[in-house]
Amino acid sequence: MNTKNNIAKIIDDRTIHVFDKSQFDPKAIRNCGQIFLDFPCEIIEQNDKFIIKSNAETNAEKLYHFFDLQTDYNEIKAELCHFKALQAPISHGSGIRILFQDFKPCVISFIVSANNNIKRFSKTLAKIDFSNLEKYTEKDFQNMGCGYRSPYLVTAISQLKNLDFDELKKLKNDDLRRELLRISGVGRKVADCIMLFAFHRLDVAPVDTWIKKAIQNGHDFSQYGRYAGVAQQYVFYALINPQKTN
DNA sequence: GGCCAGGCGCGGA
DNA sequence: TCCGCGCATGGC
Repeated sequence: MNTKNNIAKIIDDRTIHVFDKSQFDPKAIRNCGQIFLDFPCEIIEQNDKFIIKSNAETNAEKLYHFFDLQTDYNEIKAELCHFKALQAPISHGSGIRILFQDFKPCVISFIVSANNNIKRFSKTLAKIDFSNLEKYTEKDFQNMGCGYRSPYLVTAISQLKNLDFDELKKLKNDDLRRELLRISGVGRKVADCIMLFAFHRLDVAPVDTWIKKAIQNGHDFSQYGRYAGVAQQYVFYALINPQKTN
């Protein structure tokens, strides 16, 4: 992995320094609706940089990849800014980055997210031990508040045993989506979230109830091209976390 | 108290 | 293939 750029630098096995604050906002990255679990690290802000300290479960090189620090999001923003409707959302969420999430937690997270609200299902997800998903029964998931999604989750976890992330990575979008749609509880929207957030398919823009409203208000994500998924995140973040107007 | 939430599976046409 | 419906449950 090439880790040489002006955005961030690996200092040692547990430490990354992020220098370009214009494209790294930990709160926005955490709250833009792409992830609902805690980061496996601590992030400390200093005047001129952020310091990322890994926890025991990971290391600096993995975190460099997790935060997609090899990618210059200012270039992505510059490309998307050609669309007038994106300028305000980009300016609002300018420090958003698309993470490389672990496949299975991502699948489970977005199955639970269906027809649910972020505050509620975040609490549910915090109760789940993702290192040992197979121990859970339908009743366990019900007790954690997963409701009618509980049987889907048990089936999905069983299906995930037979799925190889590295093999799936080789598939083109349409084929990957078709495979993901076979997972219980995964429909088009959840499949697209998995593609964007676990497979980093930045051209895939999931359409949920909020984005449907954005489309009614003039956004056309099919125009946004190879970074349509990133555009979707800026728009989604602006919608769920509206700018304070003084 | 009613509507909504990062929708999905299912049955019927 | 395309409706329309039911669905658990808390937040607001």
